[in-house]
Amino acid sequence: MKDIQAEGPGAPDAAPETGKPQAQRKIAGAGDQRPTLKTIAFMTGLGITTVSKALKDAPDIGEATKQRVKLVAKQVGYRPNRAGVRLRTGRTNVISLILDTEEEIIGLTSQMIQGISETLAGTPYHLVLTPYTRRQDPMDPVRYVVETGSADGVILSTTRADDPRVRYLDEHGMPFATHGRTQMGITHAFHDYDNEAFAGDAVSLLAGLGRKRLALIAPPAGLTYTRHMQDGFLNGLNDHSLHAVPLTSVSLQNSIQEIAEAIRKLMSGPNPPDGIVAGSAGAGIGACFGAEQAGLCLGRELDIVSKQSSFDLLTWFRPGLNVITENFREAGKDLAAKVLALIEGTPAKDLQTVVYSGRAIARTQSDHLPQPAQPSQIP
Amino acid sequence: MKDIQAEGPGAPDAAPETGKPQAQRKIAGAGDQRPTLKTIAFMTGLGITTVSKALKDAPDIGEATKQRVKLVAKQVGYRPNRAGVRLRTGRTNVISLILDTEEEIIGLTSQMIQGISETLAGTPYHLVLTPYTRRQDPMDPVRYVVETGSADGVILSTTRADDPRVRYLDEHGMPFATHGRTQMGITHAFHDYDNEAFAGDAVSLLAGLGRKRLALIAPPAGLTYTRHMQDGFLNGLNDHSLHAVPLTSVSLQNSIQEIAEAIRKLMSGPNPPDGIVAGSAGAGIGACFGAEQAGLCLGRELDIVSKQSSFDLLTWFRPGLNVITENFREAGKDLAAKVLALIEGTPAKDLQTVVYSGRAIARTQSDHLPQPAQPSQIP
DNA sequence: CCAAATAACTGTAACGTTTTAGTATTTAGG
DNA sequence: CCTAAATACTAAAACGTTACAGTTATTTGG
Repeated sequence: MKDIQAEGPGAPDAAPETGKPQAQRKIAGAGDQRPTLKTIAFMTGLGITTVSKALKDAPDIGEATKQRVKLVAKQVGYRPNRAGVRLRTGRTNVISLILDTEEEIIGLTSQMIQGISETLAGTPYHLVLTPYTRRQDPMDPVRYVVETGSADGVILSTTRADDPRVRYLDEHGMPFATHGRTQMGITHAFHDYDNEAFAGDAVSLLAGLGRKRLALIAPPAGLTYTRHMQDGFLNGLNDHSLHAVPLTSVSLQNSIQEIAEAIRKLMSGPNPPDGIVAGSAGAGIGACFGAEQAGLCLGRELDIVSKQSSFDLLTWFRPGLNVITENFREAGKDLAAKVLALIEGTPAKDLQTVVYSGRAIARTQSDHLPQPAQPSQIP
Repeated sequence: MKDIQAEGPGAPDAAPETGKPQAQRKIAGAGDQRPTLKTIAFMTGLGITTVSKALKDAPDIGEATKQRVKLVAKQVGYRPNRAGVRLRTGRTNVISLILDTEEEIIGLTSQMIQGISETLAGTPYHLVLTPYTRRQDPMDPVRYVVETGSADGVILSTTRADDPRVRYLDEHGMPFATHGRTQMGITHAFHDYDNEAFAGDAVSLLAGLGRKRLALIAPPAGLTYTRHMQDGFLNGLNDHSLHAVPLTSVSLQNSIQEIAEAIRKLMSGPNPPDGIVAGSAGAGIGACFGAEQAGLCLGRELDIVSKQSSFDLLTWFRPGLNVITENFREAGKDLAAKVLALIEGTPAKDLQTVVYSGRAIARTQSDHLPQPAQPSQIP
C-alpha cells in the first residue's frame, strides 16, 4: 500500500492549508511553499535520504522512525514533487490516452474517460490526452509519447487488425493496452467487446422477429472489429438461413445524415432489407431516419437492432429499434487497470479480455404508447 | 516564435530516429538516449548554458552561434525535457481540464476536448484531465491542482453564479477560464454561450408558430446559465404575451427517461403547454419521447425548440423539433486560447466572450417525408 | 575480548533545466 | 594608451527526488 506516496486528484484528503493565502507567486501555478522531503527532514531532524526511504517503507529504516516520518508527512500534507520524481526516475506517473478526435461513437470519449479516471483515482497517475486528427499520421502521437517518454503507459482506441502503432509500442517496450484486438502475432493487453456475438445475437433477434433479408451497417474497413462484426453477421445469417443485403456505401464513420440517406436509398431500391443491424448508436439513429424518409414504419416493414454506448439514448428512441449495449465506461476502467498492471509487471498475455453484455430482448410496440397497437413480432 | 522549443504532440515533425531500436530500457517509458542540452553542447563544443540560451534566442548569444545550435538541435531532434524544465522553473506546460464526469450534455466532453486540443496543438502544452464525480467536493480537483502546482492553467466547466472554485483559483493566482459566467464581482476569463438569446429566440420561434403556452426544461438550479436561460425565456414570453407553464420536477441534469416521463405527465395533465424549450439535446429528445408517449404529435399539438451540441444529432430527429446549435468545439478552442493568453499576461478583462450562434429557422413538416403533409406553421 | 555482522541512518551525486554571477575578449571613449 | 563598456560565452548552483556507497553504533559469535 502506497500510503502517503499515493498522489493524484483522487488521493486521500488534502493537507490542511499550507500557510497564509499568499497573493503573489514567483512562478505561475505553484502554490508558494509546499513541503518537500527537505521540510520533513528538517522537522524530524533526520536526513533527506532517510525521509525518502521511510515514506516508501524501505527495509533499512526503523519502524518507529517510519511512523514518525509518515505522521509528519501527513500533517504537513506532503506530496512528492512530480517533476523531481520524473527527472530522477524517468517515471512520469502519466497514462496517455490516444484518441482520434473525429471518431465519435456517441458516448465513447466521455464514457471511456470516465472509466479510466475511475481506475486512476487514488493512484498517482494522471490522465493526459494525446489526440490526433485524421489529417495526421496516426503514428505521430504514439511516436511522440515514446520519443519524449511522456507517459508510463498508453491506451489506444480504434485498433486495426494490422496496427503499426501496436508494433511500434511493442518494439519500444512501452506498456500499452488497446481497445480492440489485433491480428499480427503480437501478444499485448487489450479489452474488446465481442462484436461477433453482438452481430450474431442481433441477427438471431431479427430472425426471431421473422425477418429474412438483413443489412449490416458495419465499421469502416481496416479496424479489427469490422471483421468480427461481419463474421458474426454472416454466421448468424447462415445459422438462420437468412439473406444478406449488401450495404457498402456507408460505414459507422459516416455522419448520421449520410447513413440516413444511404438507408433511404437502400429501402427505396429493389429488394430492400427487412432488418438492419447497426453497429453504433449513430448508425441506429441514421437507419431510423432513413427508413422513415423512405416512408417505412419501424416494427412493421422492418426492424433494426442497434448497438449503443452505455449512455442510454436509444432505448426509447423508436419502436422497432432494438438495442444491445456496449459499456465504454467499463472498457475504460478495464483498459486503465490493464495498463497499470503492465507497468507493475503483469505479463500481457494475462491481460486480454473480451466482454459481451448479453442478449438484447426484442421490444414490443406496447412500450411505445403513441404507436398503433400492433405487435412487432411477426409469428 | 518558439522554434525548436515548441514541444508537444502537435509540434513540428519528429526527429529522425534517435538510434537503434533498443529492446530494453532501464526505466519504463523512456526512449533510451534522447538528446539533452548536454548532447548539443558537446556536439557544438559550446557550454550547456550557451546552448540553452541560444535555443531561446537570448540577446547575449551571437547570431551565428544561434543558427548553429538550432541546426544541430533540429538535426538530433532535441526536445526539452519536461521534468527538467518543470523542476527548474515550476512551469508545467500543462492545462488542466476539470470536469464533472457525470454531466453529459451529449457531445460536450468530446467536442470540448477536441477544441482544446486544437488550440494546444503546436504549443508545448499538454492537456490533463482532472475529473470529479458528484460524490466528491467540486473543490477537490481545484485544490489539488493549485496545491501541487500540477498545471499552469485551468479550464472549468459547469460554472455557478457564485462559484467557490472561481474564488479559490482567483485568490491563488492560478490562471483559469470558465465555460460560463459568474456573478461574484471577480473579473476572470470566460467563454459563454448566450443562453438568454437562445431562450428568447426559442420563444420567438414558438410564438411565430402560433404557440401560446410554453414550458422550459431548464438547467439545474445554481448554474449561472440557468438564470440566463430563464431570463431569456421569461422576457420572450413577455414580449410575445405568452404564458409560462411551470416545470420544476426535472432539469437538464436528469436522464432522458426522467425528462420524458416528466413531459408525459405534464402533457397529460391539465393545461398542458403547446410549446417546449429544451435547454439541451438530451432534454429535447426526452421531450419528444414524453410528448409521443402522451399521444401527441410534434408539429401538430405542440412544437419543441431544443439546443444541441455541434454534434448534429437532433436536426433530423423529429418534425416539430427545432434546433439551435451551441458549438462546444469552438468553446473549447476559445477557452484554451484564453488560458494561454492569461499565462502570457493578457489581463482577464480582455478575455471575456459571449457567443451566440444565431437564430434557428422554423422547420416545416415537408422536411420529413414520412409525416403527413401538413405545415407546422399555424397561420 | 575482538572480529564480523547487522541495524539504522546519512552524504554525495545525478537526472535536465535555467538563473546568477561571472570571465574573457573586443570595441569605444577620452 | 588606458579605462569603460559592450559582446560572447560559461561555471556553478539550484529545483526535488532517488540510487549508491558509506558511516556509525550495536549486536553476535567464536
